[in-house]
Amino acid sequence: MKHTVTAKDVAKLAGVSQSSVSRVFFEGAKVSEKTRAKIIAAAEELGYRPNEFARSLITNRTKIIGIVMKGVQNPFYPQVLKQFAAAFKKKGYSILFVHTNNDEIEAEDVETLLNYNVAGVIITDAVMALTVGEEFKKNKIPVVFFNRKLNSEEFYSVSCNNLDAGRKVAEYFFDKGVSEMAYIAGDADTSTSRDRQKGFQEVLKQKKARYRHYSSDYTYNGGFKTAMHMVAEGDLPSAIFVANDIMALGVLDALKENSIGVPGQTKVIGFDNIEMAAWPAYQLTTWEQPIDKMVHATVTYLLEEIAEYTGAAETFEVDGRLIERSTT
Amino acid sequence: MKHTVTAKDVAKLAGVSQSSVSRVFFEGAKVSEKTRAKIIAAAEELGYRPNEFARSLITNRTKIIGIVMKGVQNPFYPQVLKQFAAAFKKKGYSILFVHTNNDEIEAEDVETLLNYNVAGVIITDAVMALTVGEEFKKNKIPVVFFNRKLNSEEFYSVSCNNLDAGRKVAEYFFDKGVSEMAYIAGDADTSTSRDRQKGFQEVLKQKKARYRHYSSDYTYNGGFKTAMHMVAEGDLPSAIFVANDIMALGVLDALKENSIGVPGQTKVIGFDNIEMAAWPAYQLTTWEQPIDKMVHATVTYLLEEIAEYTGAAETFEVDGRLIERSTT
DNA sequence: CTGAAAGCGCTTACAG
DNA sequence: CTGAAAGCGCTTACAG
Repeated sequence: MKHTVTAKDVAKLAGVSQSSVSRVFFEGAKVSEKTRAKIIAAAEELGYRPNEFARSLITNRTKIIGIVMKGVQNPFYPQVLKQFAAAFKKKGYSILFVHTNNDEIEAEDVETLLNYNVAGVIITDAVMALTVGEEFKKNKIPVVFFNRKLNSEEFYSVSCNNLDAGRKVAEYFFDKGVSEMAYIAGDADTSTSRDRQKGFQEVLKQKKARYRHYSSDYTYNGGFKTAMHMVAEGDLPSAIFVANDIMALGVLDALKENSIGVPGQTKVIGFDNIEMAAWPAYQLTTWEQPIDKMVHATVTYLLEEIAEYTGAAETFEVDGRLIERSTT
Repeated sequence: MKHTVTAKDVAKLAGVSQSSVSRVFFEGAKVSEKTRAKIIAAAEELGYRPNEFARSLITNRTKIIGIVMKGVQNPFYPQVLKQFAAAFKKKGYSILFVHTNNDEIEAEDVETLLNYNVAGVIITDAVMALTVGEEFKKNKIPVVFFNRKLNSEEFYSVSCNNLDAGRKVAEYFFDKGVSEMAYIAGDADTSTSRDRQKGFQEVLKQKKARYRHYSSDYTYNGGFKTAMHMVAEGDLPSAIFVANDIMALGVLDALKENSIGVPGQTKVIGFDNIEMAAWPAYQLTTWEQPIDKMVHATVTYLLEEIAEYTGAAETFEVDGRLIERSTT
């Protein structure tokens, strides 16, 4: 039979009470150095490890962070996942990974997170109905919307300053002497795509330049098809701002397919600065999202709210920067 | 205060005992339809949800699967993670995601998995010291080594039939009339890279062809650098078998950089069939790993072992197939 | 500083 | 089929 070593076993061997054993393994509790030493020795001998479930049952808190993610196709997100895992591990937290298929986080997923009484939740690229957010609020579980701008009094969200980025990209194109430009949008219901567009469009309007819009979906194939379509139309703009890198790669491939020179005939700027953007085949100029800063803000907020729940809402934005490569 | 609804609350409202409430939510227990209905109604009214921790404490089992992963840079693994998440969700299991930095899974990670008393463990691309495996065995926690061939009497491992794949790739090259070929290896301490090499080399030896070996590391940059080096050497083989796709993309980019025609001057075959292999920019011929079959075998084994632990070891291999594109 | 005891929210023999 | 009760392995007032 699987015999799990309990605090009781350790107590017996060390000749102390079970409470003292508990105190040694529960940070913040006080024990004399002498008994601590005895207990540590006994625990090591038996291979004792406190049972997380008993602990959680009584404290009503866990060391688990739920991460809800949809698009593992976009390398941006695995990258983010990795950084979260590393940051939370350092703080003693584990990651419950929830993958949603739909755009919207499913009731079932929320159920899971609630069942495990997660200490905090990060919602990454899925859209979440606000009723679902309320569910977490009711249970005083802090939630961060990552890479989304919510402008909500209810929830904390962290994103890159997409509006500013859109503006800067437009200005950069103008500085390069380009005035005929287009935007290829990502999923229309995402704040990221809308804000990048908004900033971009704003500057064009200021300069009285024509704004051209193409709808797409944040995928490689979406970018590829859109660019093929643009080329087929015959009226190719001399610069294209693509809402994310993975689409931009599709765009570049489509242009290459049509023997359209970049940056000669048209210039391309992406968004994210995923690893592939730096590959020799692409050398994509792009707007870098400061993942580390975004992750840091998320972790800090979550940890603070876990320590003392306030339900504070904020729309936190981090500045990114342009990485110039060979497509502009 | 956060008031969690307990079985007791539901019992009171429904006018039954707490045990009956428990029976309704614990599958396999029997309750009359009448009381079940009353309880369900009361539970819904109160928003009751059984506490997983209390449950786990008493049953000494969880519905959590630990997945240990290292290389999120290689898109193959996020893809795998997604499939596991989907498959286990269907079975009511959740995923505890553990990211290791080192090649070797760290003691700390094992500790975490053990603390949460996970029902099963999947070790994906990390190497694991056998002593660590013993730790799980001692606790009767089934472990699967995914994408690794162990040939161990101790552990279950599932991989693509890499030996066979290596052979088939070599034969394919010969069929194409090529006899000067090279292999670019991935991390040397992985069974995947060694087996692919072995099968490949075996056929070359049979045909008395020269075998050329280049060491690399399963990364894009590794592939790129290796190919640059090969070109610089001056004696480029007329076909290259690259141990995985992400390296093969690096190889293709390096060849392009040197204006070396593919498949004209040299042919390239990768391994995995990641999404990017099908991109127009690459159109990489590759050996497809049947992820779905590999995932299915893993899930089936784990579920069986969770139901009744036997500690059965097996080295399970799944056949892949060649996907012909434009690099051959 | 330490121990005895209550209790977290469940499951599960055991009676009835 | 149902309820009363024990107990899973912890934390945490409460005494001493």
